[in-house]
Amino acid sequence: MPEDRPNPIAAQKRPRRVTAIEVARKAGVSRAAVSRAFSETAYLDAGKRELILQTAAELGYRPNALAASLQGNRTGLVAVIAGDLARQYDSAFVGELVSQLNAAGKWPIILGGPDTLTEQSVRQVLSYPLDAMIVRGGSLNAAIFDDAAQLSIPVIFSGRVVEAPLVDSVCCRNEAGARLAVETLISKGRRKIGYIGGPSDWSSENERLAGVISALQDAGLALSAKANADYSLNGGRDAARALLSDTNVDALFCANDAMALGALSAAKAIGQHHVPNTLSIIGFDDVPLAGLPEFDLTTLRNPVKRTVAQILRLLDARLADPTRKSEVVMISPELIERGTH
Amino acid sequence: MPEDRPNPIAAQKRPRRVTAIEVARKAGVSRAAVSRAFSETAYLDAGKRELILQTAAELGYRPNALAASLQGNRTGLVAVIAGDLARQYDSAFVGELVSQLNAAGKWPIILGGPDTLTEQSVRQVLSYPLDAMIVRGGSLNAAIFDDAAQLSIPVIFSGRVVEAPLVDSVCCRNEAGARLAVETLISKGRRKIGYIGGPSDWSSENERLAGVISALQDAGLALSAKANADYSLNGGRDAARALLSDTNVDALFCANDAMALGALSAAKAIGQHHVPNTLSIIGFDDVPLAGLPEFDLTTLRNPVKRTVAQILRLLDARLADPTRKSEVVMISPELIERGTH
DNA sequence: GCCGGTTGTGCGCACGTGTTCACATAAAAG
DNA sequence: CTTTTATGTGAACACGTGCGCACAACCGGC
Repeated sequence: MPEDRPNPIAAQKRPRRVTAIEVARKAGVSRAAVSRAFSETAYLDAGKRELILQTAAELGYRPNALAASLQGNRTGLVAVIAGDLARQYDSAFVGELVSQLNAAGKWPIILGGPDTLTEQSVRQVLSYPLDAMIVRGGSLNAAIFDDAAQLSIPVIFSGRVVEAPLVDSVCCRNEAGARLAVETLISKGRRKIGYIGGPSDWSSENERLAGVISALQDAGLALSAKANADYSLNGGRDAARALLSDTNVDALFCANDAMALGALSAAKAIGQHHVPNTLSIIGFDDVPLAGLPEFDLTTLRNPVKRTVAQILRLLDARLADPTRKSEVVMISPELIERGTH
Repeated sequence: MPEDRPNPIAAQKRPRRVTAIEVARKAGVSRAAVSRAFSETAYLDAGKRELILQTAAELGYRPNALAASLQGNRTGLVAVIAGDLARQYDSAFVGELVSQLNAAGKWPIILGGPDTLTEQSVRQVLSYPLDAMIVRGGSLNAAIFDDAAQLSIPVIFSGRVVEAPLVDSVCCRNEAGARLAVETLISKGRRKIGYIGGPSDWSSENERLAGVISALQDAGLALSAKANADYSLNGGRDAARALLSDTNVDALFCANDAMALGALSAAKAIGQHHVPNTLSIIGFDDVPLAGLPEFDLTTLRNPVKRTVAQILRLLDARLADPTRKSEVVMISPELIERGTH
């Protein structure tokens, strides 16, 4: 055998793990006994189990979860399409999701980064027998998720309602939230209301815009100004700067907090407006930053913990009964009245 | 067979995936041919490969990566101990890490949340045959990672230097960074310098403190005030408020940006100090927030992209040669001079 | 002393894949 | 026409595990 020449393939191999057979040999029992020692429900003499567990500890053995899953069991792996972790809300969301998944014994495989890369990653990660896939945010082509359906991998959407078999969704009442914001502004006496939205191919963006327009209509008003930015603080600042100098709005509703904070910054920089005396600003999400005294931003709380808890509930239900009917959970945002309106 | 009564075990089973055998049957070829069709290097008639790939697409088949890994191949799974995603720096770090790992075809399993939970999660996730484990931050008991060593799973530490076989580290020069900050303050004429540190069981914290003290010593000065907080903005604000009212420091160096921003907030709230005229504040990390005009924080850049790139380099090198000598990469922080010093 | 029941254990199959080995076929060379 | 070579292909094994099945050992009761 040509063992003497360095084998390039060997680099692809991972180091061998200790297996149940080796534990069995060392403990002087059968391999099946080792398997049983790690199973709560199986019959095994208490002393023998003790011996096996100790031998396993010495050798550094633990059952290979992947080999076990091969028999049709759950893998515990859940893919999470995370959106852009540079965004405050997305990162808070993923942090909470990871934490709750870990606590439930699920292992989140996170996909992130630029959308084009993510799309490719989604396809690749479907090579793993995932228990489920959780999708955050809106801009990915829904066609990729057909592949998941074909593989019978349940998908849970957050922030977008998708109607399809095997698919559940949890989503914020964007339109109601936007209405609430605009009604609050109107009740404060504002009449010239501007809106800074996000990327227009996001479903949540269209819902929020619809809420704005219909609330204004109900009050016999029209939108005084509108801009679209990229959900970032800097984007919001630039958009607000343009709006505030070109138009004479007395209120700005922003589709997320980051842009609202940018708008706040622009208002201060321009100097001719005073928040909240002559200008109101309301955001959306209630990220941790919004509550700091520096900003004290009035906003709509898009509750992270509650949303994530619902995702886990949907996940459990779906795993318990894969054929169950699709469920859509709507979450109402709550107005957090602070100092900018 | 008792197939008629509902089986509780069935709930544990995941839906079957389409297998290579089924594709082979439908395409009228052997199972081995299907396997070869998905392997770049294997011999297979071009037309036959085409037929197989098309049949596979129709049936929604793709090779099961886990079954493949069973033969000793790499799984592509990498556990990431993420620290606290609520912290700006950690979340920026994880975002970049996820993005670069995805691009490299690695699948990060993220563990996060409270430390006690994470510790338990680490043990559990070792049941999976991971290619490697990447550990961020400092407070976890190092003993858990012995388990990884026993399983021959390479560990890469970031933000902490650990000397052990199979273990690589990439770490910021914390002491040098702290020195740089203090020297900058001294050269600005500051003499009464205070320090707000993080949790004292973090290795990085001790290094930064050491740098502060030795830089002061070299200038014939002593530390005027010291407090420890929890790396959060609110914690930094509280600590700074106490320090500023109890002592007469003219400069604050904070162990991270969040606390520095909190200190900035406290200084503004108290009112009797003006940054940077009568009070200098320097942070550490250069999180995105620090660069905003609202804060314009002078800080030490702990470069995320460069650090993550080094982690991926170490990962590749370790996977290529699992027996290679441990490597420690030190990264120099860079002073970003903005408006608060 | 026999028998039914309880408790404990080993054998062997199945899971889905990549790869080696030997063999078949066809083309090229003699 | 025969022999060598190149090209494809299927059978069979290995990977590590959980579990069903059959069997062994033991105990108590008649």
